[in-house]
Amino acid sequence: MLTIEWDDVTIKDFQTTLLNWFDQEGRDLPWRHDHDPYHVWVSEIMLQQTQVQTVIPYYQRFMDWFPTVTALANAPEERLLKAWQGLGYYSRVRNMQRCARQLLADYDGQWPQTAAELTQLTGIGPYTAGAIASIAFNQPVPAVDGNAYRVFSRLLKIDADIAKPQTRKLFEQVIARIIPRERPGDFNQAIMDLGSSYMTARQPDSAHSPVRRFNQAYLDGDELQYPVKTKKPRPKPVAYVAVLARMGEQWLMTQRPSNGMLANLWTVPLIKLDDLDLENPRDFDELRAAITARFKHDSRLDVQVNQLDLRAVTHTFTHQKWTIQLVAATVTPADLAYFAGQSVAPSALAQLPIPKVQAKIFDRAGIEL
DNA sequence: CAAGCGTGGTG
DNA sequence: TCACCAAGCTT
Repeated sequence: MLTIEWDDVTIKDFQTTLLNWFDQEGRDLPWRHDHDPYHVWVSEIMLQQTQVQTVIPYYQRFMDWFPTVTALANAPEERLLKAWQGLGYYSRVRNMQRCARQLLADYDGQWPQTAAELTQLTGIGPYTAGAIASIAFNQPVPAVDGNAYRVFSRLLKIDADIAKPQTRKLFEQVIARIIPRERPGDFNQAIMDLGSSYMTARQPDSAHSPVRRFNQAYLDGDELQYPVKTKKPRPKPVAYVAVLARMGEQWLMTQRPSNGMLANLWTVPLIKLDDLDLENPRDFDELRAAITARFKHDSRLDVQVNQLDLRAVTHTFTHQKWTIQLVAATVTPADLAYFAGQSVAPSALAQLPIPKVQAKIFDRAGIEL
């Protein structure tokens, strides 16, 4: 609607200005030391919804542990998840292994070079395909991420809602007309650097931006109105009980299901309290009564709930807010089967891939990892 | 297509 | 405590 149009002279001017700035001020990042598609790929997956300074140490260690596509394809999944622990969105690394195996099995270990082919690989969507194709293979294709949305929506005053999937096509068309045939990878990376420096979401510094004269929203004084994005609903509250059960010196641990949240990661048994409001139990007796009732659903089960910590652990995910009551329990071998659990020596706990919420539970219980 | 899927930082 | 943001993809 409000979208500004650029003529060919303006486009050329913008390209030159942006690339000159990138040559002078572009960041020296570990994955920019070469254009190896493996390096580009790993960094791009890690950077999805994740900031650069968080990714850097993970990237270094990942390359240490899995230096090649083959090493990644052959790695035990538990090792992959351990390498990813703390990054979140754990399906990313499981999809990476599927992708590595597809490359070896279906592509003879050779990366396809076009965005269209790359999109066929597991875990590589439109953005990552564009990034790999342009950076590693010099293909003049857009890589539309959050930075590109923010930068181009402001430059051109594009008011389409970026929360809607179809809006991506609009941005791809706009950027396709602006991206240079020469140095498309540098162009895409320059847009990202711009979006994380002078053109940030909340505190842009457009007055000092190398492209301020192209930034129509800034010139009009309304850059914070862009990009337009509908809000997401607040996380839904969910109540759990965490069972801290020691068998001798060992702790009872369970592996999460292979689908859904925190897939294949390890936690103590977590019992969801669908029909109970236990976020703020008045006392131990009330909580024990509720938990006992819940456990009675399986008559073989003989859990002795003998202690608890009334200070709940809370953890907020993108769409759920967990409130977790901790109980110490004595369990029998039958309970182990009920929970599909495994007894783990304290020294072995650190080898398991553990999500943040589980680290909080251990911390609250005074258990060192 | 809308919803599901983590974590850390900031105001 | 909360809302929102940060190099998205899958189903």
